[in-house]
Amino acid sequence: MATRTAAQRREEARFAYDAFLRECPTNQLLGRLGDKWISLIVSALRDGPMRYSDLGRRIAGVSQKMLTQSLRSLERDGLVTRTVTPSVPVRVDYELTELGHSLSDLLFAVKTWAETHFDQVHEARERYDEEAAA
Amino acid sequence: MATRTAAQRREEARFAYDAFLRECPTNQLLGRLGDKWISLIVSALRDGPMRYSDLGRRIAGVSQKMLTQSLRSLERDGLVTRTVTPSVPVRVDYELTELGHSLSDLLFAVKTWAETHFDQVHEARERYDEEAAA
DNA sequence: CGGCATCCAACCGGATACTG
DNA sequence: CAGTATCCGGTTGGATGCCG
Repeated sequence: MATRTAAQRREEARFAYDAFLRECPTNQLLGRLGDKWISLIVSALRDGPMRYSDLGRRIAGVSQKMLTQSLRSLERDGLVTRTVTPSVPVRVDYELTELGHSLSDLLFAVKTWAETHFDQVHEARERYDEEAAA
Repeated sequence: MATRTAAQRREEARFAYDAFLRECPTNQLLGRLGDKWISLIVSALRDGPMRYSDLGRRIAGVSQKMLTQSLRSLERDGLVTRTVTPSVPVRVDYELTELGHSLSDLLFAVKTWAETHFDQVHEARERYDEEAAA
């Protein structure tokens, strides 16, 4: 007699599979990189360091929460450095690392694609929606 | 006497701003493109058409819901074509359009970056977390 | 085979208030 | 200035069941 039923074995397999997926490194990282704010921040930092508040102003529509959170994750992943100048008031600069720069070219390209091809996408959408209505 | 109070005017300005952001075309599109599944699907379709079920098998961890939803949005945006062959059982093929191909190179590059630089990112994370613990 | 509809838990992200 | 902390509504996305 087996120590585990078929159902149990299936459960275990499913659990291991799920765990793999959750850990699956590249997919997770890919999700991060695709993040709207991440792309915009990295693109903004392409031509030099920026202060926290400058980033907030440059990237229209970002909340402090998202800005801080995104910057933290970028720092953690070694894509940007955070430099605090203990003046009064405090000054914090963010700058792309070399690793960050290698990625920024790619994300910037995607951002540029979105801007230059938006017309075509928009037309495609109208055509699609029109057919759906008919 | 003004027909609107300052508060009202502020409200209206805020509303207009929000509306702009919601409509802000490129940001919205950028968010879509960055989507985890979108990247994986477009990358998978790079080397030729694929059937629905093949995509589901190739892209580990995607649910039918997400697969269908992503494919619909890609079709709507004119990035992929959907071809139904009314055999029994039905056969549906998805293929990148020319527009889709132009994007696929970029997204594939990002996906590749994630795969090749994951080690560095992972190391950076460990260093960051270690410092935080201290 | 290739979906669509529904339910529901989990997470995301904005608003607000407060701090060194 | 550059955050942190908390609340909470909206969206995401997996699970399930049914259909042509």
